[in-house]
Order: sequence, then C-alpha cells, then structure tokens
Amino acid sequence: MSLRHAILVALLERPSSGLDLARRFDRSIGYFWSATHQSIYRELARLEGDCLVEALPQPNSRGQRKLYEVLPAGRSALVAWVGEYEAPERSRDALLVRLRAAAVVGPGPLLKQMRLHREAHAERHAEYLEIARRDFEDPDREASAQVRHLILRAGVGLEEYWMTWLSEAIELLSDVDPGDPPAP
Amino acid sequence: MSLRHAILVALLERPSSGLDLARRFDRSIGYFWSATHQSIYRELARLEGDCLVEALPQPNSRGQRKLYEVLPAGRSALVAWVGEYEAPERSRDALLVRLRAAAVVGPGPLLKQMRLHREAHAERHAEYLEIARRDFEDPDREASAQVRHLILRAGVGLEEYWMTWLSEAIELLSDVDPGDPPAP
DNA sequence: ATTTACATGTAAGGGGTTACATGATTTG
DNA sequence: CAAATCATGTAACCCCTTACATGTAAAT
Repeated sequence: MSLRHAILVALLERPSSGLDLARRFDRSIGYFWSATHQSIYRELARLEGDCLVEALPQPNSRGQRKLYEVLPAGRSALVAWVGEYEAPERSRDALLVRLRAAAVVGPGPLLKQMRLHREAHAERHAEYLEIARRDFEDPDREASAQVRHLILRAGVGLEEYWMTWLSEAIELLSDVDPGDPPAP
Repeated sequence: MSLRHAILVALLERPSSGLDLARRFDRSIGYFWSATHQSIYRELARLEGDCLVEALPQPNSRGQRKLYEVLPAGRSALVAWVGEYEAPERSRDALLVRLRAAAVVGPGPLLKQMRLHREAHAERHAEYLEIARRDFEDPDREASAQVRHLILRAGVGLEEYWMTWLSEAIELLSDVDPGDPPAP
C-alpha cells in the first residue's frame, strides 16, 4: 500500500496531474519508491473512488490534463498509515542470486555484468549528488527540507555502498576466475 | 524470474524437498531472496512441468516428502539466465515514504518506528555475523565458499549501513521534533 | 486415541510490469 | 493536413502474500 501513500504525500506537497506525478516519481520520489504512469493512473482512480483525493472539475474527456488534490479524508488516511509499523523487508537482489549461481555453474559473463552494475550505481550516485547540489546547497533551514535531504543522503550512501562492495567483489572474482568458466 | 533460478541453484547445491528449500531460504539464501513455502511449492510444480527438475519417484500421496533434483535442461536454463543482464532495481522502502510523509503531516510515532527498524537491522546483522562465524571461520579455500562469503558480507555491510543511517536520522529527527507532533 | 509436528498443497487478492489504445495539442 | 508530443487510460500477465485445506508420522 505504499504507492497509494507516496501519491498522497506528493499531492500534498503539490497538487498534480497523473503525468506530473510520473515525472516527479522519476525525479525526486523515485529514489525510494519508483512507479510507472500506468500504476499511478490506476492508483489515482482508486484514491478518487475512495474519496481520498479529488480531481479539479476542469476536464471532461480523455487526453485532457486532470489535476488532483488531497481531501481531508486522504490526509487522515496518510496520518494513520504513517503510524502503522511495518518491519523492514528482506532485500531481493537478482545479481546476488546470479553470483551464487555462478559459484555452482561457473561465472560466465558475470564479471562484465558486475562492472555494468557498478557503472549504473555510479550514475545514480552522480544523479543524487546533482539533486543534492541543486536543492540542498545552503544549510537547510526548514525542517521539511532537512528531512528530504536526509532521505536523499540515504540514497547517496546506498549507491556508495554498492559501488564499494562491487569493487571488492570484482577484485575477488578476477582472482578466483581470471579466464573463462571451466568446461563441463 | 529470480525465484525460479534461486531454487535451481539451491537444488544444485543439494537436492531437497519443498520444505527443505523453505528452511534454506529462511537461513542462508533468504538474505538476498526471501520466499515462503507456498511460492516455493508453486515454482517447483512449474519447474517440474517445464522438465527442468524431477521429483524422485518415492511418494505417491499428499503429506509425503518429495525430493527434487535438477535435470540437465534445468542446469542449462540456469546458465543461460546467469548470462542475462538485468539492471539493478530502484530500491523501495516504505520507511522512507513514511519519513517523507512525516515531513508534511508531522512525525507522529515515526521516531519509535525508526528505533524499531534499527533494532531489526541490528538483529539481522548479528544473525549474519553468526552465520559468518559458523560457516566461514577459516580462511576460505574453495572458490565457491569464497563467493558465498562475499555474498554474506554484502548483507552484513547493508545492515551496518542502515544502522548508521538510522542513527543519524534518529538524531536529526530528535532535534527537529523533540516532542509530539504539532496539533492541527 | 488425540494431539503435535511435518509436509504439501489451493484459493483469493494485491500490486507491478509490459504492451497497447485513444484523445487532445502543438508543430512543420 | 500530417506528424510528433502530451496525456489518460485498458488489458493481460506475472509474482508474491495471506489465509486456509489436507494428508502423514511421531509423541504422549
């Protein structure tokens, strides 16, 4: 149920249309909850059906921009959800499954994949740093900006962590398997 | 499709029944791909339907232990999958959504939740260290043990990362909001 | 004999992804 | 007018979760 509440937060921060939300999820919200426009539209329809958000009464046909804003019931639902405790989920990482598989069936082209992963994390890292530079340059004054900065730093640190671990892993795998996998 | 291949890896390491797999996913495999016994049984049925694994021909009724092992086609499918590149997924973290929500609607009992999360990560951290102590005490000789140790260290480091970040976050939130959320 | 633990499943529903469809607006 | 772009949606599918159902074996 996190997408629903991520949308409520985003709409509280600024009333938006579905595509606006999709763009904001690509930018600043996406580093802890990603979403495609399809899932956003579906969730917006549900939120409207549950009377938690309201579409401003402008458009009357398809292809027209529809602005949504949060109703009081939506704000209450969000407050209630924030109060619910949810245990942290176990991480799921296909690359680590591949790595464990490689320990059994041979590494194949896995080293190359790990270098690509490291590049991908480096790109995200740079992206986050750019956001930090643009949006949080001055020592944060408002509390809400401090919190958003804190969340961004979580993303920065995670990307750094994976870059470090991947470098270690690549080094170890290069030693263990300098060439091609052994023939069966 | 990762569950399917995680099961293939597990069965290659050691032929197992569904419940065996569930237990092994709780223990050593679960720190990078968790699974319930229901999803494991379903995937085993599919794997058998696709002729990638085979049930040893002992049992003929419900409630009887069924041992599976990987067929050559299963091994090939796993090798092929290891070679496929999959970009790292964006992380999804409900706690960070809650945190961003708290910046808008007030923190409520979020500080307590973050302390609980930190405890949960500390528990997992201890659990992983215990596995490391038990299974990888001596300097690893075989390559496959080195790789499994490397994967475990990824989990250890991740838990440490979250403990560190949560401590920073808790400290900041305690300063920003020493008492209860402001009344509406 | 009943309970407990072990073991394998079924059913319903939620949430996400991919591919596709359709209407409006702008641009060459 | 045609094409590209913006914007909202539909449909099918996949995977996972939760709750429940059923059968066997061991313990008391």
